[in-house]
Amino acid sequence: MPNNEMPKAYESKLYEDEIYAAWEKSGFFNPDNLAGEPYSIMMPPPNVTGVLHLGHALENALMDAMARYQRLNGKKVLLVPGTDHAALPTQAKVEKMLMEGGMKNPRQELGRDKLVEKIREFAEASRSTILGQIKKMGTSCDWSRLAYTFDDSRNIAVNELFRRLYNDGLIYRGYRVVNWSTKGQSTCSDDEIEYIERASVLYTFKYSKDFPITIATTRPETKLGDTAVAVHPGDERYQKYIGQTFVVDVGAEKPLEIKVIADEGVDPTFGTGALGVTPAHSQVDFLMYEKQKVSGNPIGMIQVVGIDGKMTKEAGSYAGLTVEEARAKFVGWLSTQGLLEKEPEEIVQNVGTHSRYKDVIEVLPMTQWWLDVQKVIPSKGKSLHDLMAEALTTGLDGDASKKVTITPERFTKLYLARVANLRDWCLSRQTWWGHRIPVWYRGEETFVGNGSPEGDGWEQDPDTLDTWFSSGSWTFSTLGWPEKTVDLQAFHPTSWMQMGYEILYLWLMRMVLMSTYALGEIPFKDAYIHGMLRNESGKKFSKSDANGIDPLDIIEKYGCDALRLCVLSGNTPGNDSRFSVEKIESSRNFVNKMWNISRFILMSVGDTTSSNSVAPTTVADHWILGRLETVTNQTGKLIEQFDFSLAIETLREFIWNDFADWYLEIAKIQQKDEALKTSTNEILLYVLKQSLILCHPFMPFVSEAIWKEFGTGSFVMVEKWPKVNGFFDEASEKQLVALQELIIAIRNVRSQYKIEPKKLMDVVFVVNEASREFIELNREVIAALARVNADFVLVEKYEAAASDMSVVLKDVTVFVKMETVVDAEKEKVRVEKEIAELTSYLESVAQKLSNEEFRSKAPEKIIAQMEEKQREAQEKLKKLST
RNA sequence: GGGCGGCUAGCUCAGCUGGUUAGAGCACUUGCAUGACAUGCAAGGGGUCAGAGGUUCAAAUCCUCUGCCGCCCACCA
Repeated sequence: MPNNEMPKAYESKLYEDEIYAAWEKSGFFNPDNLAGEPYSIMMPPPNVTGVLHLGHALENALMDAMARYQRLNGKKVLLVPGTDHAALPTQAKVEKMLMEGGMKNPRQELGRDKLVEKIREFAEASRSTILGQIKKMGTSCDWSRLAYTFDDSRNIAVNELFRRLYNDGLIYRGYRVVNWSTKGQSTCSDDEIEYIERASVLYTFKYSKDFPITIATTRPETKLGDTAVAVHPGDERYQKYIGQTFVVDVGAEKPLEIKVIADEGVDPTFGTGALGVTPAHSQVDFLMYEKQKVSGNPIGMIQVVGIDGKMTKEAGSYAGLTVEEARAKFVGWLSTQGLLEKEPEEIVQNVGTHSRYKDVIEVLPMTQWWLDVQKVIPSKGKSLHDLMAEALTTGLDGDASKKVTITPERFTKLYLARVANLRDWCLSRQTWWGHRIPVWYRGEETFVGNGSPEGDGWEQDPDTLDTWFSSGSWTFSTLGWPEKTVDLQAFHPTSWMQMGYEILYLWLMRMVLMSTYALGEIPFKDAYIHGMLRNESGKKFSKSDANGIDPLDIIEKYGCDALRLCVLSGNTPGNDSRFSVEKIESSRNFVNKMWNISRFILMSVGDTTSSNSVAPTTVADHWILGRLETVTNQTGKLIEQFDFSLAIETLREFIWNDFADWYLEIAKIQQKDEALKTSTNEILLYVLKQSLILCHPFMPFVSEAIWKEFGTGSFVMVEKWPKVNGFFDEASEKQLVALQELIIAIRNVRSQYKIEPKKLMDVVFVVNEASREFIELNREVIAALARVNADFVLVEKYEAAASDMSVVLKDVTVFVKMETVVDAEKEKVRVEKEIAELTSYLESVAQKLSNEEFRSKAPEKIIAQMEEKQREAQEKLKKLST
C-alpha cells in the first residue's frame, strides 16, 4: 500500500538502527542461511588500541559494498568480523596512559599480572566500542563467527603454527643483533621501524696515533666496541694492512683489538674508503662478523651499549654513561688527543625509530626467536621466501589459479622487491601483552607445543609473539584451522581482501607466508589496496592531532549511507583521497534524492504491488528501460573491477539525471493520459525497484528503508541483481536525446530572453520528413517540459517575423514568437558567434578528412564518424546562415 | 642513492590498453517557492590536460627530458 506519510527528507537516524537489527535477525548475514557459491571476505581486524576512525569507515564501506553486491548476485557470502589485540601497540598505549596518570614505570610498579590485567580491561572496552561502531557502519558481517586474534581458537592456531614452523626448523633461537627500543624495553622487527630525517654530526678520526687508517661515524660512542676495520679488497691504499691486528688505546681502560679485514661491500670511493666494524651495534657489521666467522678468520664482538641505553662495563671507564654522554666524552678525548682528522661535519641522516615508542632504535646482540625465511622447508623443497614470491608471480607451484592479484598492480612490484630483501623475522617481544611464546624450558630441555608439557619444573618462555604472527594467520585461523572444518573447506582461500598500502609489508606479506606454508594455499585471490583518507587540506588524520573526525558523528549528522558514498566516491585504488564537508553534503543530497524519487512514485502510483513485467509504449519508456539495462551492466562490471567510485558515479548519473530529471517529469505527463497511465506506473515501479537493488551495496539503509514501504515484508538485501532484459535499443536512445536537445534549446531561449517561467510561449516548428512524426508524437511532452502552447503548428516552410527567435537543430528549426522585437543586434551577435564556432570546427574536420594519410591509415569507423559529424555541422551551418 | 605516485575547470577528483568540439561533484552566474525533493528545479560561464621535445594520419592518453609536490626502499660508514 502506498505511504503518503513519508517525510519530505530522509532522516537516517529514524531508520538505521532498526534496519540493522532487522537484518541481523533475518539471519542473512550468516552464509549458512544462504544458497549458492561461497564468497568470503575476512575483515582486517581493527586494533583494540582505540576506536575506529574514518579510514575504518572506508574499509567497511569497501568490504560491505562488495559483500552486498555478491549476496545480491546469489553468492553464499561470509564476511567475518573481528578485532586484533595488537600486542605491543596496545601495551604501549596503556603504558602511556598510566604514565600520563602519574606512574613512572608501570611494568615495575604493577608487575606482569597486574599490568596485563589493566591492558586487558582497556582492550575489552575498546573492543566492545569497535564492534558497536562496525554495526553503525552497516557492515553485513556474520556475528556468529566473530573472531579476536587473542581468543582461545586463535591462540590454538598460533601455537600450532609455531610448533610446525619449529619442527620444520624454520623457527630457531639465536644470538644475533636485534632492533631494540630502550623505551619499550623490547625488540621489534625491521618492518616496525620508522625512519625519520634528523640532523647529525659526522666525525672523522683515527682510533689512535699509530693506527694507519682513518674512519668516520655519526655514532662515535659505539666505536668503543669496534673489533675490525673493513676495506675493499682491491683498495691499494690499505692492502698491506689486510689481515693485521692493531691493539689501540682509545682511552677507555680496555684497549681494542682491531683487525683489518677485506669486504666487497665497502665502497673505496666513499669517505675514507674504510669502515669501522662494530658487530654488536650494526646490522651490516654483524653480517660481516658472521661472514668472517664462516671464512675461518673471525673477529670479535663487544657490546658496549646495554638494553637500558647506557654504556656497559665492556666500555670500561664509559660504563654507566648514556650514549649521548659517552659520545660527548669520547669526542672530547679524540679532540684532545688530536685524533680528529677534520672538523666534525653536520649532515642530515635517516635514523630508525620505533613505530610505537618513538625512540631511536639501538642495535644490540641478544638471544631471540627468529623465523628463517631462506631455509628450505623439508616437505616443500623451497623456502618461505620462495613461497611468498611464487604466490604473486607464477602462482603457487606454478599454478596460475593460485595467484594473488593486487589492485593496483604497481604494489606487486613493491611487494616483490621487499620479499627479495627480506631478512629473518624476529618473532619474540619482551612486552607482556600478547601470545606467550609456546616454549617451555627445564634445564637443558626445551618443549615446544600447544599447552604446557607434563611434569614439574617447566618454565614458559617469558616473551610474547610479534602481533603480526597472529594476524598473519587471520584468513584461516578465523575458519577454525588447524581443525579441518567445513568453513575452511568452503571459504578458503578467501575471495577478496582490502587493506591500506601502509600494511602491505606488515600484513599482506605475512598472510601470504602463513597461508602458503600452513595450507599450501594463497590467503585470498584478489587484494585491493586503498589509499589513506586525508582531511580537507590534505593532511593525514592522526589521533594525537585535533583534526580527527569521528565517523559516528558523521553518521549521526548525515547518515551512514552518505558517509559510505562520500568515502567511496573520488577514491581510486592505491591513491589517497580527501574528506570534506562539501563532499559529505553532496552524498547526503544524493541519498535524499533517492528518497524523494521513491516518495513521488509511492505517492503517485497507488498500487505498489508491481507485476514486475513492463510494457514500454512511448519513446521515453523504451529509453529509460534501455538506460536501466546499460547501467545495470556497467555497474556490475565496475564493481567487479573494484572501481567503486565510477560505479557510484554511473548510478548517480542514471538515477538523478535520467530517471529523476527526465523520466519522472515525462511520466507525470503520461500519467495524465488514461491509455498510458497503467504502463507508466508499472515502469516507474520497476525502474525504482531495480535502482534500489543497484544502489543497495553503496547505500544499504535508504534502499532498505524504501523497500520496506512496498510492504512486501522482504529485504532488498537478498533480492536478485537485475538481469539483462533486452530493453536497450539504440533508436529510442537517439530519439530521446534529440527530444532533450529540443527542449533544452527552447528553455535556453526563455532563459536568455528572460521570459517568465510561467508564461507558455508560442512556437512554430519547421520540420522535415524525418522529424514531423516525431514532434507530433511528443507534442504533449514538449509542450509541458519546454512550457510552450500545446497547439503549436508544424510547417515545412515558414516566413519568420522580425520578432521571432530561431533555434536550429538537426532535423527541426524552432521559431519562438516574441511579444516584441528583441534586440536584433544582440541576436545577430549570438548567431554569428555560433556560425564562427561551427566554421572553425568544420575547417578542422575538413583538414583531417582531406588528409590522404588519415584516409588511408585511420580505421573506417573513425572516418565514417567524422564524416557524419561533418554532415551534421554543415547542415546546421546552412540553416543558421539563412 | 634507487624506485613509485601525483601535477586535467576556482576546489576535490575521473578519464590515460591513443580516435566524441576533454568530464563529474562542489563552488560560481542568472532565473524559479512548479502539487517528490530549495538536501531542490531550469539555463549558463569556466580548462591551449605542469613545461619542453619526440613517435603517430591522430596524444590529456605512448616515449624522453625538466620542474615542482608526496610516498616508499637502501648497509653509504
